[in-house]
Amino acid sequence: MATNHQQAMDSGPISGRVDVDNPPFSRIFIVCSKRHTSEDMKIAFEHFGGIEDVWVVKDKLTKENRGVCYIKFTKASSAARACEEMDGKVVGGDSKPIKVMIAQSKVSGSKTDFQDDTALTRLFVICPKDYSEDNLRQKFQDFGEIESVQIVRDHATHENKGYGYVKFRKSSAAAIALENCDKALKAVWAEPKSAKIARNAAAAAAALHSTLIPHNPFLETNNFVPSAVQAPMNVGMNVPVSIPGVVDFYSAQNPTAAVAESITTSHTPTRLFVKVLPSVTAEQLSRLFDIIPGMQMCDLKRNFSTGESKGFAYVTYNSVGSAIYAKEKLNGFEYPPGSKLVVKYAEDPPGVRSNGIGQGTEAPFQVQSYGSKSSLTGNSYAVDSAGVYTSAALPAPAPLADMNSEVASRLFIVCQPAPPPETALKDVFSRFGNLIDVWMMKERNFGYAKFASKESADAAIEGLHGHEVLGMRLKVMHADPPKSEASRKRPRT
DNA sequence: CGACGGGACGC
DNA sequence: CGACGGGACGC
Repeated sequence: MATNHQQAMDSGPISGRVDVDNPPFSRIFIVCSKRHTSEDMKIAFEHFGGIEDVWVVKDKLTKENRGVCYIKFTKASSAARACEEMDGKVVGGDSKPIKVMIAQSKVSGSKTDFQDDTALTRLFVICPKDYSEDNLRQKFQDFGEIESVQIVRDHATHENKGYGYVKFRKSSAAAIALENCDKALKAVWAEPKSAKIARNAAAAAAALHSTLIPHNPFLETNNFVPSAVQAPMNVGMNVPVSIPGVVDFYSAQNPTAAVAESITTSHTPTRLFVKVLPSVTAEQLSRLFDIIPGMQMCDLKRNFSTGESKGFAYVTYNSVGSAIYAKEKLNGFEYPPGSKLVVKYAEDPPGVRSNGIGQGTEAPFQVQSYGSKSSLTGNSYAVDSAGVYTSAALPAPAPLADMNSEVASRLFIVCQPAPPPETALKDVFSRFGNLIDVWMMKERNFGYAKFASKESADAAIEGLHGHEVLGMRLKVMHADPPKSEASRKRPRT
């Protein structure tokens, strides 16, 4: 009965004997002499690691040796070391030194490879959001001399965006690191800094319509005016460059999700503070924030006498959910391109004793007689056992499981009519403990949650199935096993 | 200057 | 019913 995972890695090369581009940069190109044989090369290079193929190139017609050779290693680190140690050396009694370099990949005919001569020392890594540069460095320092580590951060908030770069002094060290580092960091070869804009802009443009303009929360329940869809274009945002949330794929290793943090502190969760370039007009800003359904007021502060913008505004929504969503989608959004908005929850205005449910704010679920706690701050929307945004009775915040944890149970989640923001999902699912990750499929109303404990997963089903989160009803059930394996029977009708 | 072959049937 | 994700750097 036990599980035998004995699926032979059959398939192998797509066509031909050896897949020369797998793993990337595991093949070297050698300029040698016409007298060198493949046996010479094998002897000279085999001690760098497993060799899959040695090929001395010959002229098709004359069969004459052309003085070049390819060697495919099993590992990129072997190829890297071969380059570093054999370039310029003499081999097999020939007087001319050989040249050794990483071979161009066979596909992508020309220079499409991100391999200029400087490359192959830098890795792109997924970096937990609570990591510092030093934390990241420690994950790699055993593999070789590190030249630099860079965690990419939000410019306004300085928040770790969840990924970074590690640059080694030697290519072989980078390769060794790539092959042996913590798999959760998902290291891959970094592209050179040059080629980045195209893909980025394309992805952001697509994301603008798919995520900013929601088929998502709140539009069914609020007055969503289709004309607002054009707002970004009307106000001159033709080229969105960066949309937060699109890259917000990585969860903070954080006991409480952003929703809880933001709302548990002392501010009104339906009211946002926005920092924006003074050149942006009140009307432009209003159009932008009105894309999120439920905006009630956009109050750009201006100099009383001159009318010039003071560079900040308050935006109020008619529900907590809308405000959360607006903050999630627009904080860091480049508007105008090149200048990122800063969107936070607004502090309570002085003198306003915001006690409980502000009049006019129709929170999806209201705090239930929880008042006494917040005498200090006038905290009105404690998101804990009272459950201001979900009908479920949530346990106290609990830490996430380590992302390397083995998956003990996977849940299938359906949200109707649409998924709540990811932050909210993370919060509610994490409350049951041992949550590894939860995500929704892009553009869809279903998703999955992975737990490191079966008990926690079962508790999440028990606690969340049939409940609402920010107005969205959840179905939470055990997921079928991932579809990848065990479906290769006979394809009969 | 110095860049892309060979071999192949198994449910 | 609804079934399998996610990644790029301030010139």
